[in-house]
Amino acid sequence: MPELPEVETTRRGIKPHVHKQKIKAVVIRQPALRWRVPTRLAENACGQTVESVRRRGKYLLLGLQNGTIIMHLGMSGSLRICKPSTPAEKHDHVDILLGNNKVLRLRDPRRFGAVLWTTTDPAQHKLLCSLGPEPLEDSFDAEYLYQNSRKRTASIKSFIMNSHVVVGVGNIYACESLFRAGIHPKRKAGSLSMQRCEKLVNAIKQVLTESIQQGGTTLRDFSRENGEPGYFAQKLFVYGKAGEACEKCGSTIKQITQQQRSTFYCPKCQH
DNA sequence: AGTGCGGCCTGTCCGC
DNA sequence: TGCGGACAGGCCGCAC
Repeated sequence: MPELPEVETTRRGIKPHVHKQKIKAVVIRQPALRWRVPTRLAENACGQTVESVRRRGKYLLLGLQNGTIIMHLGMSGSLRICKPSTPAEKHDHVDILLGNNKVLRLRDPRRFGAVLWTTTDPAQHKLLCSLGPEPLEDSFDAEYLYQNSRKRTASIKSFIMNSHVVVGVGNIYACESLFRAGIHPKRKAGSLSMQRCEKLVNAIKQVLTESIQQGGTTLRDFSRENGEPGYFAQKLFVYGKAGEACEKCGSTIKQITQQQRSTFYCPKCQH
């Protein structure tokens, strides 16, 4: 579910409730997430204070004095701030009880998410050490995309969804960025001109920035830390719109499958 | 080295 | 109303 805007929305939402708070307890009801939630997480985190609430790609990082909690929301994960008295529901797998008497609660029906613990620099963690640049930072520019895509035969859509190339671009925002840049999703990554790389980089930055401003995209179950939805779904041009008329040219939006994922595009605007 | 799949899970929706 | 199958916002790990 959550792509970068949804994770960033979540980070901003939980930060005021979590930052500088002491962790009183960690309750693991269901440890079988994508990777088993380590038991030592609870032992190590208890009594520690949350010194930072950061994001790297789609990973959320809670920095404690003695280590870092690494969280990923997978396809269906969400974090809520609630009270200890709020009854845990079926898919509420992990609770972090805080000194302000609030609870940071992870819900994840599909359990593709993760909660991990590291005592060393999280940037060196196996899952984070080979990630590409943040799309909203200056290091992600046309020059970078152009140079790194040379001789790459994968489609441009799977290329920009590859977290080793650039982080945070998932299925929705890949489709939307390619539409805005006028690039066909099946085009070979290596065939883009410098000019079109620039268009695509700008489109990615624009789409992600606008979505963060709208609180992310809620299609079915994404919700913010307070249970509110995000509103970027209203600004989608192609995602989920197969059979509808393109807002720019009136052609019928098409749906195809790439890498076992749905791709939506306008056959006239994108080439 | 790069590419493309299988698989991890549950919930929902659609056609029969 | 029930059932099977397709599909869903991610991404590692493995073959080739």
